[in-house]
Amino acid sequence: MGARLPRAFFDRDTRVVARDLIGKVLVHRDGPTRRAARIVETEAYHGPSDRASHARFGPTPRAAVMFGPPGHAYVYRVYGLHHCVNVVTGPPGFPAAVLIRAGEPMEGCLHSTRGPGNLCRALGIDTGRHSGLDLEGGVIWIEEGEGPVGRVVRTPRVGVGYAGTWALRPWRFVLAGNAWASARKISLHQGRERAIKSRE
DNA sequence: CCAAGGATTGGC
DNA sequence: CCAATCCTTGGA
Repeated sequence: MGARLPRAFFDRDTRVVARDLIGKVLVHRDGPTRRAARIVETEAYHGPSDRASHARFGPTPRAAVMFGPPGHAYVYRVYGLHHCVNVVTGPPGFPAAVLIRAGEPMEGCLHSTRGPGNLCRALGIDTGRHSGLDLEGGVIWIEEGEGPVGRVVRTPRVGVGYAGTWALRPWRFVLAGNAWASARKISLHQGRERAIKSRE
C-alpha cells in the first residue's frame, strides 16, 4: 500500500493534478472491505468560465463542493443512472475538479472499472454517500502507485461537444495503450455537435 | 412549477 | 442506432 496523497497534492493547477493522478490508486474503504483501482484516465474541469464544467452555473447545491477546498470528493449522478467521481483541486473559491474516468482493478472491485460510471459501480462509490467527503477522512482517498508510469497521452475531453471551443482543450489524460482506458463511441457526440451548429 | 437535457452505458 | 432513467437547472 502506498502513502496517501496529502491535501497539498490537490492544491495545484487542475491540469497538472489530472496528469499526475495517472498511475495513482483510488481507494474506498467500504465497511470492512478495501476496494481499489489504479487510475489510467482523467479529465480536468477548470474554473468558472469552463463551459464544460458543472461549475458554469455557479455554486449550485450539486456543484458547491467544486468551490470548496481541495482534496475532497465530488460525486454526481449523470443521465439518471450513473455516478461519476471527481477530486476537487485548487484553492477554495476557484471551482475545479478532476474527473476519474477509468482504472485498472486492484482490490475488491465489484464490476468493470472501464468508464466513469463503471468505475464508481466497481468501487461502490455513489453520490449520496460520498459526495463532499474529505479525502483525508478515511473513507475515500488516493494513494501513491507502485512501479513506473508509462507515457501519458492528452486528448480533448469526452462528451462535452456543447461546450464550444472549451470542448477542444486537451484536458483528458490517458495512460498510453492501456487496455482499461474507456473506449467511447464519439459518433453520438459528433451528431449532437452537428445538431447544435445547424440550429445556430 | 415544469420542461429540457446531461462530464454515460449497454443492448439491439 | 438508441433507450434507459432521474436529478439538476433555469426560465416562467
